[in-house]
Amino acid sequence: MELKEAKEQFIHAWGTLGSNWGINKTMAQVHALLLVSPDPLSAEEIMAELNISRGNANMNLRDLIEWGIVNKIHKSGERKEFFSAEKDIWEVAKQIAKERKKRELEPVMKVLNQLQNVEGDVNEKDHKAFTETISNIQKFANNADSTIDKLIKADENWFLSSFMKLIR
Amino acid sequence: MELKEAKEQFIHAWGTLGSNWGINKTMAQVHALLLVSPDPLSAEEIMAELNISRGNANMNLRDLIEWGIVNKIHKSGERKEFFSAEKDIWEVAKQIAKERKKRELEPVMKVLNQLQNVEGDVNEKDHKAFTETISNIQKFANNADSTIDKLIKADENWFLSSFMKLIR
DNA sequence: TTAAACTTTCAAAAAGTTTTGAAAGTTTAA
DNA sequence: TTAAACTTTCAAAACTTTTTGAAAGTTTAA
Repeated sequence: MELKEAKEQFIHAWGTLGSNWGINKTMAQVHALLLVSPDPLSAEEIMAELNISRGNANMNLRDLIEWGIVNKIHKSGERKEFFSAEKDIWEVAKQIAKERKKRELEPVMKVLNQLQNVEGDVNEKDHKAFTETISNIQKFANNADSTIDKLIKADENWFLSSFMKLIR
Repeated sequence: MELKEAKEQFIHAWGTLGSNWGINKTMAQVHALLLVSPDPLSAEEIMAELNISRGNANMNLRDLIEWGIVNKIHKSGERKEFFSAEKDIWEVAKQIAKERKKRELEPVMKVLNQLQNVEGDVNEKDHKAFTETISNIQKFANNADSTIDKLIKADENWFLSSFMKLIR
């Protein structure tokens, strides 16, 4: 397979994966393109490579920067801005876990906490089912929360070797 | 807070969480409704409770069953079919992990494998960046894959207690 | 058989999301 | 200053996904 074709296939696969996870396909594709580019790319180059408009490129680059997995690079002697992606995929995963925890898990945990004080007869079937489901989910959410905290602090080596042995 | 309002808030929060993870909001809401219902519900009841059409209810129930987290129940003496959700959230999480692995991780791993044999000069900058990124992602994917396999086989107790101590 | 009770399907409509590109805004060099 | 080079914004258009509801299909009881 040609390098060009391989890059295209990778960009396509990464876009599909992103889509499935509620991430704009183009955002995932811009990320993929930067992942396989040895040097930072300009907006122009990204637009040309992926056949997208200036606005689209700009918006998705902004979002990727907000997620903390793409950086603006200023090359000396160049007026243009360039963009590069964090290449260590373990760092990328940690960053995404951190952001999703903040944006999604934490708000849900807040709601779950409020739902604990529901009025009514504790012996009623409906009431019981509700409070039991909520407290079950709360326990799970607390565990997920502290597991993610530990992942964020853990280093790659921990994930790649010791973790796999410990849980064998 | 009234039980009715609490249920509504939970259904709303679960729907939002689902949306963020690429799951149809209505599907997540049907799931939430079944999670807080002590007894199985009929399609009619679900339609009424969530204000959705018959087709919509039917389609999302079918998908939830396909995901393995909702079951059809036949009540004796009743012509109608009823639906109930798996209430143990750890079982739900394992089932979803299993399905997403099959539907998303495995296809990506297949593509990554094919991208290993790319032609060209191994010393070229572009070529090097590409193969390094791909093999980095491959290692990560292999780890994720075998971690999910272990999670699927692990029991709840393992997640709730021993895991947290081990990785301290 | 028949028909009532129920479930599934699917084309069209509605809703939601993404993309475009031109205009407005900003920065820099001269 | 000015104007060229570049970035950002945003309303409208294109596209995608979800939802509807009526029709078709299926099952059951009599």
